[in-house]
Amino acid sequence: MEKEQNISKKGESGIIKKGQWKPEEDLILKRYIETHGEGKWTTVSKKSGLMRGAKSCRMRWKNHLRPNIKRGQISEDEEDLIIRMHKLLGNRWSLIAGRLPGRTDNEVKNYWNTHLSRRNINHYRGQTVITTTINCTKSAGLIQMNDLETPSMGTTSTHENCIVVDGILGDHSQGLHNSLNPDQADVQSDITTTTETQPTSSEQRSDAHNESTILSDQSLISGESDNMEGCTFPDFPSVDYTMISEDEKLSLWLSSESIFYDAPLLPCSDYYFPVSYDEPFEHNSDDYYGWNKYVPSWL
DNA sequence: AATGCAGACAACCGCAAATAT
DNA sequence: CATATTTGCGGTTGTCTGCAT
Repeated sequence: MEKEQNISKKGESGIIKKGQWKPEEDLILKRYIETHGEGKWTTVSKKSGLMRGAKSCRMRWKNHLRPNIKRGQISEDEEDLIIRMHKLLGNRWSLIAGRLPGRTDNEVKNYWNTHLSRRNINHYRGQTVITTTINCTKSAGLIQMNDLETPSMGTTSTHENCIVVDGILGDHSQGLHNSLNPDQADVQSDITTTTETQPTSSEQRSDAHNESTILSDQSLISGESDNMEGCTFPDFPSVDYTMISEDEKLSLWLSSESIFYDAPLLPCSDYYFPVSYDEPFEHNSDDYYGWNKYVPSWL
């Protein structure tokens, strides 16, 4: 393979270097920023003598050179958090990275793409699925799932085959009792149901999942899904929610493993109903009628 | 030893939002 | 207020490295 490092091209202000950064370039950039401060990347590009584009300088600093960057293996705790955050937020890498001190969005994104996405896809491979965007209600307390007849908490065979892949986070006692309170309802969206055919490859399955995630985002929060706005969190008895930020609520929520760890996550309210799924589900909750009833052991 | 392949990570690019002029 | 510039994000591509053949 032909290796061509630091390919150059003509830019507006002369040659712009591309490709891998060399240690001496790192040093120049680091010293420049230590002297002049972070930001003004076009100025950095022009005045540092690096002959690198503004974006390239910014990216190099942000992802590799700035202080407190954590290098090395992603720990199990970090991986766990990435998975849970991704279920919650989707591909919002900068938001996810924001919860992992020292990790960058690029690193989280790469880790997801190389280590985690494939693993998740394998879970779904070979299953025929019907995707339902559940009827949801946004309230002061939770994003709610109102249409619990689909699937209902009943005992028919259909429900036995239900897998919640990306449902609401929270077990029955903590989340859904609250969510069923009609007083909290204010915005309601329609139910949309789509049927997926048997996926022929993991890629197709992935695409289907992405599509349904988008659908549910739209119907869920009526276009208010940016950042944490529109994402609301379960109640903790000892917390005065009027006194803390959305970010702090998220921290609290994510730290409550004992309550929520095994439950699926919001806001992707897609349900997958395998036509044939013979493995018994694990009753990993004392609350027989809770969501965990529908969570298979691998989730 | 040479080659091909796949995984992992770094870097680039296009676009949109935010900010400055 | 309109336009230009800068910044940030996420998808994609490129490069390196280790392993299998």
